[in-house]
Amino acid sequence: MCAAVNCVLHQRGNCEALANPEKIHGGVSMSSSSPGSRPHHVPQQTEMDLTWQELMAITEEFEAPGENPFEPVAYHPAEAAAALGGFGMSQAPAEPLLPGCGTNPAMPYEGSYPEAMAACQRMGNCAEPLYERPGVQVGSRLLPTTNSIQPPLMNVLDHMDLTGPSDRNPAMESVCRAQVCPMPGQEEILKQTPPDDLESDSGLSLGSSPPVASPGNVITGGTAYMGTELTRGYSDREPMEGTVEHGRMRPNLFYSMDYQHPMNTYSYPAAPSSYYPPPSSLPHFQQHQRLQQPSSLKHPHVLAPALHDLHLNGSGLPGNRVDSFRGTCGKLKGAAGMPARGEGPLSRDERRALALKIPFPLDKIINLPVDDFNELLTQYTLNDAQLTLVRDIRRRGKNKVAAQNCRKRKLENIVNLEGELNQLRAQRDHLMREGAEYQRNLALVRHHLSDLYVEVFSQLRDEQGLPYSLDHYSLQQANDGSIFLVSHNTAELGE
DNA sequence: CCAGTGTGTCATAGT
DNA sequence: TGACTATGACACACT
Repeated sequence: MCAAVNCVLHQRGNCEALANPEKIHGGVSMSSSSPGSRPHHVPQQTEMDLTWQELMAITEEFEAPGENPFEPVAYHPAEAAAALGGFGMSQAPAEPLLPGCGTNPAMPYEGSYPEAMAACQRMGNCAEPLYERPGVQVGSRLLPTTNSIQPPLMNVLDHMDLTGPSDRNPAMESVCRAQVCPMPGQEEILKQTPPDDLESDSGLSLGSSPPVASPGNVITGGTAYMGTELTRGYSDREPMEGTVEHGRMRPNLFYSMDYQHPMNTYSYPAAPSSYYPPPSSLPHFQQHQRLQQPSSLKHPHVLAPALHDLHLNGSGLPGNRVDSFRGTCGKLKGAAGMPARGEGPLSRDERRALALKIPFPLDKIINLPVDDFNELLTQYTLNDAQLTLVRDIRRRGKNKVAAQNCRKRKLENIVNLEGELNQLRAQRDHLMREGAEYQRNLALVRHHLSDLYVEVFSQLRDEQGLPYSLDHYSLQQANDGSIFLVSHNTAELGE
């Protein structure tokens, strides 16, 4: 024995809250009757609460705990966007989640972050050229425009050392002192040091990493090791030796070679990539400079900044010269601001090249295309030791650049991933905000539905003389969209 | 003295 | 096959 009141509620069928049959069915107890059936109704006052709970369940279906897309848990961005589109709420899912941020999480980032990176590399008037120089990589590779920097990126920037080139004067002063006052026995060390320190791990200096990373870079002029009186051995294991030798050698090396190879079509840049000191910094070299027609003197506009820098710093030290010739736009080296390993004194390969009198600059050895390099080798008569050294220098130099590029890419990847993470976090926050708004709207709908249910039931009960209270019935929708009031007992009460 | 960082170098795999 | 590149690992210098 069952009773049900199936009341056609066409006039309520367009109710916004009831318009979705699936949602209504989802939480309503359907009893055993089909929409078309007319179950009989059995009065049971204890069912009132259940009925009300079922009504509440209609809306609770929207917010199943495990299905709440706004849970602050890890999610796939695309899935989150899809879930947003399925809400069916007033917030149009088609709207971009973020300004300039489509549903595809990769889109906004790919559009914005590379721009930031590009802007970074364009930043300033010398950022890009400096970028190719290892000495300035740290300073330039993390210089995106701050307008587009995410907070974590700012954190990265916080660690950047953007101090000017003159912040290493103390170190330079130490070098100066070393130059002026060589350590006791230093000369003896210089004479006794073997010419080739194979165990030395000091890197190539090469004027701070030739700009070969970019094919379009102009191959810079460099150092050649010929025509010097330096035939003694060199060891980078003796700091003072390196300093003193550095002071003695660099002017020679820097100004002695104006690469005039017949096949040479490479023009030296205005500022040689080498870090050799200007002549005024080392007076006892000026004789050599005059005799050998320093190439830099052919470019007084190049030398002027260096000299100016020297005057400003008042030391004329290698470090200052380094800053002058390596550029002054931004940080030149690592955060420590100290010369990289092998950059201060002559590097191992530089000393070897000097010792073996390699007749062309290391920059050429490293940067020339292989064909030009081989042709260059044919222009000179080199013994096996020289050939081996030249090829080793070329290999190490290229690998050095490769390592720098590799590290640069690593760093860029880290920065990019950090940017992606920020984008995802922003998307998550946006979804959370939308979810909160959705919950508010849902509460309104639920309230409205409750009121509507009471109203409909009261109307039906009054019109049809139904004997029971609201708790005895639940709403049910037929295939044609009409709404039935179904009693919890299966007795049909009528349509 | 130790940890962290930057750099050069080597070995190796891939192109 | 040689040249080149990319990258992990290591050592070293320096802070």
